[in-house]
Parts: sequence; C-alpha cells; structure tokens
Amino acid sequence: MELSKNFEPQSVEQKWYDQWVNKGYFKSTPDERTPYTIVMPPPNVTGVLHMGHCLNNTIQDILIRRARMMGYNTCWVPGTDHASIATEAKVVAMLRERGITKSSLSRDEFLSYAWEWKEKYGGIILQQLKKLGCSLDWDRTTFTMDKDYYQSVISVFIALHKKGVIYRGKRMINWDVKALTALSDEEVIRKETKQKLYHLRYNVEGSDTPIIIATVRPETIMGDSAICVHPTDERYKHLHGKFATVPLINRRIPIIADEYVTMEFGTGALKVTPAHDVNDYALGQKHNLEIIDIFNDNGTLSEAAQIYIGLDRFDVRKKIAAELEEKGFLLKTEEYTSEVGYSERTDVVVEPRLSLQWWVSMKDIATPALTTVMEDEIKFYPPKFKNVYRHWMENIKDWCISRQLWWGHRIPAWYDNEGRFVVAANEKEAVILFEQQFGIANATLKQDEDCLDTWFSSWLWPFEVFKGYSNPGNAEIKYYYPTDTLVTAPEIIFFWVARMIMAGFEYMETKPFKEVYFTGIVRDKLGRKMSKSLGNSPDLLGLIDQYGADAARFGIMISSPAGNDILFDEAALEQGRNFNNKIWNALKLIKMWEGRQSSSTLNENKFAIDWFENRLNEVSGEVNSMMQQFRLSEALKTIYSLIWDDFCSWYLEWIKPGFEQPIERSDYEKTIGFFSELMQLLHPFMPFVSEEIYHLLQEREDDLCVKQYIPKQQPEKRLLEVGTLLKATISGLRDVRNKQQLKPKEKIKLFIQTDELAIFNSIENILSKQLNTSEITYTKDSIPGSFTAVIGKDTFYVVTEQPIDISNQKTALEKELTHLKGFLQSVEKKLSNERFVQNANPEILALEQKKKSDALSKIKVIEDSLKLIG
RNA sequence: GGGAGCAUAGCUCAGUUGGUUUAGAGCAUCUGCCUUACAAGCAGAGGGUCCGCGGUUCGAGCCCGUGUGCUCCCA
Repeated sequence: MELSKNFEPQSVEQKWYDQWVNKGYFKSTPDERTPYTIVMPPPNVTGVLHMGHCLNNTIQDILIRRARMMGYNTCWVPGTDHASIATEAKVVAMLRERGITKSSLSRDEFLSYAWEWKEKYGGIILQQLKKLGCSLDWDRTTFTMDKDYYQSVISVFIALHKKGVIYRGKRMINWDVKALTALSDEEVIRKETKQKLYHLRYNVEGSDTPIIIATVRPETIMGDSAICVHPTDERYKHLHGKFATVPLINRRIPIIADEYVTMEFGTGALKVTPAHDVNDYALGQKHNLEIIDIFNDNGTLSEAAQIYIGLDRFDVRKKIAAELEEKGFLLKTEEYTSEVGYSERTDVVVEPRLSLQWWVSMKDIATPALTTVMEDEIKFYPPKFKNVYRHWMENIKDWCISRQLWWGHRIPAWYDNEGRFVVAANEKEAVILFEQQFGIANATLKQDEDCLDTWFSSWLWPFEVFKGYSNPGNAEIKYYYPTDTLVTAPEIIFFWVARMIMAGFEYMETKPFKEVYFTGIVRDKLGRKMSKSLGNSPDLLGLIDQYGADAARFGIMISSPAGNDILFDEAALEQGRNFNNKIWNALKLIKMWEGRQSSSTLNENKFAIDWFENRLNEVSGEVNSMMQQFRLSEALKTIYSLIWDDFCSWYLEWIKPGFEQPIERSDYEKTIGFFSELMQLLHPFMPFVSEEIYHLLQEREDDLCVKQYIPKQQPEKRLLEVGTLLKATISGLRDVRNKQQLKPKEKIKLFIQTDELAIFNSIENILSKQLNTSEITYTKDSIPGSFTAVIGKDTFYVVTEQPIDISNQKTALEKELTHLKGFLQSVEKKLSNERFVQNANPEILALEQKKKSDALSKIKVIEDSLKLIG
C-alpha cells in the first residue's frame, strides 16, 4: 500500500466519526459497570462554535474518552440552552429584517416565529462539535425548553413559591432600556468610563450661601429628594435640618446628615435620588425620603420629571447642563473616570430602577451548597476558586428571576384586575386556588407576561437531563446521578455552578457532581480576551479544515496550562499538524519493514526493546497521575515527548535495520505493539489520527476508541538509568563529531574507558550504529592523538582518519572543570558545616557525600585529560 | 475602598512537606546538515541577579515581612 507523503486529516475524520457513531460507542445505558458521567454545559441555542467551546469540549472529550478506555460506562450528555435574552434579540432582529415589529405581534405569533427560527438555526453548534470529535451520546440531546423540562421549571417555581422562597417584591434592579427588561447583577458588565463631574448650585432656604453638590448625572436632579452631608463635616454643620431648592423645578428638599457620605469626594455634599441609584435608594429608605421615578421604560424622561418629558436621558444630560449653565447653576465641570454598568447583551448603560419583580430568597438554600464545597465534598480544580466561591456565597443577595421577555418559561402567576394573584400550574388550577384564597369563584385571571431568567432553568440541568425531577427515582437518575465532573468557565461560577449545587441539594438531596474543573479564559496571543469587536476570534471551523481536528485539539490543549488562561496562537496548531506528520512518518518507516522480516536469533535489539517497554510503563504511570490532578496540558506534553523523542528519535533509530536489511520478526511485532500502545495513550487527546494509525499498523477487528487500557507494571529503574546514560553518551559524542565537522558518513574509532563494562557491552551495538563507528575498543589508558570527551564518569577517546583538531577541546574541558570545581566547593561547604551534618536527614547527607565523590572523580578524569593534551 | 491571585530564559509555563548537582520543558533564536520515514525534518548550541529589599534556617526559587508591578472579583 502506498502511503501519502503527509497525514491527510480531511480524508479520515468523517470516516472514523461515522464508524464510532454507527457502532454505538458513544451510547450509554445503565449496566453493571461504574458510570462516569458528564453533562455538557449547554451552549446557547443560537451559538456558533468559538474558542471557549472548543477548549471546554475538548477537555470533556478527553476525560470521557479516557474513562471509556478505562472500563467505565461513560455518558456525556449534549444539549442547548434556550438563552432567553440572546435568542429573543436574534428573533427580533430577524423579524425586523422582514419588516415585522415585535409589538405588532401577539405573544403566540411571536413564539411561533421564535420556534421556527430555533428549529432552523438552533443547535448548529452541536453539529460543529462532531467535527471536533466529541464523543457525545446524541440520543440524549436535551433542550431547556423541551416539554418535560419546561414543566419541571414551572413545577420548581411553584414549589419554591409555596415554601416562601420565591416572592414578589419592589426592589432596585438593573434595567436594560434597550431590551426593556430587568437584568441580574451578573448580567451587568462594569467598564471604566470617562465622564464629567458637574458642580451644581442648590439655593438654601433662608440663607444667602448656596450648597454645592457634585454629580455625574445632572439629568436626574428632578428626582432628587434630599441633599446629604457627613454629620461631622464642619463646612455643612449649620445646614442640618434646613431645606434646599432643586434648580429649574424649584422643589423643596431637606438637607440631611449621614455617615455614608465621603467628605473628600466632590464637595462633600451629595444629591440623593432614591429612584435612580442603589445607594441613594438605601439612604432614602433609612431617612424615609420620597421616591420620584423620572424615567420611562425606554430611558426617556417621564411626566414626573416635569421638564424635558419624552427626551432620552443622555440628550437631556447635554441639554440640562447647558440650561443650568445659562441660568447660573452650573459652577464648573471636571473630567472624571469611574466604572459604569453596561448590559451584557445590548451594551447600553444600565439604569438602576425600582421595579416589581419576582425574587428567590437565597440565604437558606445557599448554606448547604457552601459547606459542600468548603469541605471538599465537591472538589474544585484549581482550588483557588473555593475562595471566590465562598466570598460570593457568604455575601449572597436575592436573585431577581423575572425577565420582560416572551421567549422562555412563562411565570406561572395569575392575576385578577385588582392585582391579586395566585401561583399555579395552569389557568384551571389558578381559578380554583383563587377561589380558595380570595373567596371569588370563576374569576377572570390573566397570566403574568414575563419569563424566567435563563439560569432558572439551567440550574436544574444535571438532574433534569435524566428527568430526575419530572420522573423522580427513575433508573437513569439513580445510575448516573450525581454526575462525575463538571467542566466549565470560571466566569459562570455564580450564574450557574453555585446555583446547580443549590438545586441539587434542594431537589435531589445530594450534590450534582463530584468535581468541577474550571478552564481558563481563551485570549489571543497578546493576552486580550477574544471578542467580536476586536476581531481576534479565529474562525475555528476554518482552522479545523486547514490543520485537522486533532491538530486543533492539540493546539488548544498544549497551550492550556492547568488553572491558567490560555493564550491562543495559531502556531500551536501548526505544532499539532507537525506532530500528526511525525507520527505518520513513523508509520511509513515501519511499513517499509513489513515485507522484510527475518527470523534470526541474534537478539541485537534486546536492550532497545526492554528499555522502551520500561519507558512506556514509566510514562503511563506519569500520565495517570497527571490526569488525576487535571494536569491535561502536561499529560499531553509528556505523551508528545514520549512519541517524538523516545519512540521516534531514539527507539526507532536504535532498532532501525541498515538500508534494505531485514528486521527480526519478533522485534517488528514488538514495535507494532509499542506503536499501538502509544496511539492508545494519545487517543483521548487526538482521536482521529490515533484510530487511523491503529488500523493501518495491522488488520484489526476492534477499534481503538473502545480498546481497554491494560494496567502497567512498575518500570525497572536500572534499565531506565542505562537508557539515560546511553542517550547522554550518544549526544556527547555527536557533539564531538559536530565540532570536528565530521560528515555523517565518516567513520570513527571509539575507545571507552569505564568501570561499567557490562553496561557498555549491552549497548555497544546501538552506540556503533548511532555514532557510525568502525570499531569500539575498551581501554584502561588514555589514547594519544585522540579527541577526549568526558561524559558522566566515563571517558571516551575518538580517533578519526582526518587529523584531530584539539584547539577547542581544551577550552571545553576547562569550562567543564570550572563548573565542577564550583559545584564541589558548594557541596564541601555544606559537608563541612557541622550543623548541616547534625541536622540533615541521613539520606540527604549520603547523597551529598556521593555528589562529592562523584565530582572528585570527574575532576580527576578531566585533569588527566588536560595533562595529556598539554 | 474591600478581597483574591500572580511575578522563574525573548514568549508560554513546570519546579510535589525547604536539601535530587551552579534551576528544567515547549516554542522562538543561532549554527551545521536535502544523512534512504519525516526540511511540516535531523543533529547541536546559546540564553536566567528565580521582581527589589529585609528576615527565619546549617541550607530559600520554595517559608515570613515589606516594597513595586500586573490581573481578576466585589463595592
């Protein structure tokens, strides 16, 4: 069979993915095996694959594939999130393009457009995950608005309301004036924003001197209900209890004193606008101030403002500043930078606003969720996120769950004309409840227009994908729950992780997962976050087409150190592609040997084979422990180096027969076996190339995808040490060849002076092959006219046809000598320190003594050589 | 303003209760090679005041204090 020059991912990826799916390897049903379960963080149904998903899902796939090969019954559940705000915005935009406004549609009409849109464009991302090789159990695909799921969300709402955990209340919320909806705190992004600080003059009743306040929001003065100063501020003490007048509208407001005010900021006098600032609201509550809401829903001024009615808040800011200046109320403006909240979805400045919303009281349900994490019953990797989590959970605030949207789970509350309401699953039940509660039969009730926050449905995800709430105690939930590992971004630790833990305890009476692995944030190579506006998000599918899925997986994993952000650079994908190629070429080499096997019994590759077997054992162990600590990047690096360096650069070169020479049959078979094991080790990280190579190595019935790992033996330390010695010797003598500028074809005579004759005997033929020697001789004395190299404790003398150039030999040896003497000195200093000898562990003492004697003997060898050179 | 974290080679990072050589890896750089699997490759080399200062200790990249710089979270 003719093998192509390079590995061609495009031709094999689809083939293997189809094969894996068709053979049902990704499907899971409960059986006698131990389960290993991951629920995928459901991407937005509107989403397309970006780097974050790629990282996240590659990690999950690695964990799942490895567990599958270790004998677990693995179940990885895919799905999508209805993402109320994002999806509704997309649907609204789509309708606008068709010339339809949302306000011209009824709720049902709008929803039918939305569903149509969802069926057509939703879930593209799931198809893209297949390209990446993700081994998901597709039959289990779940959507947060599936019928059963929807019902569960509603039931949970009703149950929590019954318990008194959900309540309706007027509170300060973050209002998005563009999306016309409330936002939770987590949906508000704070950004440093340049503003102006306006100094305004308020006249004081019965006084000639006015009071000056500083504000960044002059357009809100019509909502002022007080001026506040610090009680100990000498400048204003005489004004306590007096009244001031709001400019332009001449409303009379009290001057109050409260320690909340920072004396150093601005003028030390603060205008209090309880309807439009969170802190002012609290101050207003405390001092019983009037609340004057001067805005409409869309950010324009309302009747209550008296002036500028109907104009946008930011236009008013400019206009009112001009008017205030003209009338002498504006004394000065200064530049001022502070953090301003913006809506995550629409990027408009969020307006703090008082509003009647639905809330979840968090304090009680947070308690068990906090303890589990602090006591490591749910383990966080990296553990630093425990602190972040605790800080948030200890200061948790109530959760605003109503959104003024249509796409989502409609709040199951029913109102009569007078605003009285009941919470019920449907209208029929609501009418009955209403009668029980208010004594009115057959009332005409209207359902709440609002939807629930998206996270109010996704917090049920880990159990509701197994219908653990809608069909309690079913076989699947019993088998798969609690799930094993959650892999997610630290950004949603509060949005999602914390709330899933709460819901798990609330409804399943136990944790939803055993461990959480937080990935880093994907940044570009300059360390900037990937964003649409910067245009620095790479086209992932394009990259997969260009480099192959394995290379993409490799690239993103190799640059993803555990617990750190990842700086994404396309060069890493190139490295992955090159790695594919390296493996491919090793295959080509071995394939050349296939037809020329012999059955000699010379056994000349014994050392190479024994050594590699031990390296494989050693590295398998290392990879195991790294995987247990979620050090995936390091595990991949280790496997990469095992394949590239140990297998290709050393092992294959050691056993490689001469040009067109045969290879011993058993050696060939051993090598196929090693290669297969390497592919098995690599498979979770790079599934396609490994499966392809596995099948090309020899005809097979089985697939690597489900091949079970065999437990490895402990490596023999001695063999590994000899391997290290052999490598060092080859490298050291190659350096000699290099410095002598010997052509690869030029042969050398090698004389070895060593105390370890048996060792060198066992590796002699490898040395000969790798260094192109015409003969190897053992000697007790130095060899005149040779180039001397000291490697470890052994001395090598190289004799060539060409006259030896020893000019740089002396410098090299002297450099080595200086280093060794410095080293010896530091060891001797330690050993001559009485307190060290007294206090140090015996093993460490012995080690230091060994270091000393080794150094001494090396120094002697070098000094002898130097003497010889003269 | 409050809290958390980070600082090791040009870049990204390892460095496991303080002793395992005078600190390692990958990438990048430089030198020499189209050597019969691989130039997307091979063989080598150079490169570090472990952020500054002080302390604990026989011994500090690692522990403590302090300063500086950066990042994130919360107000």
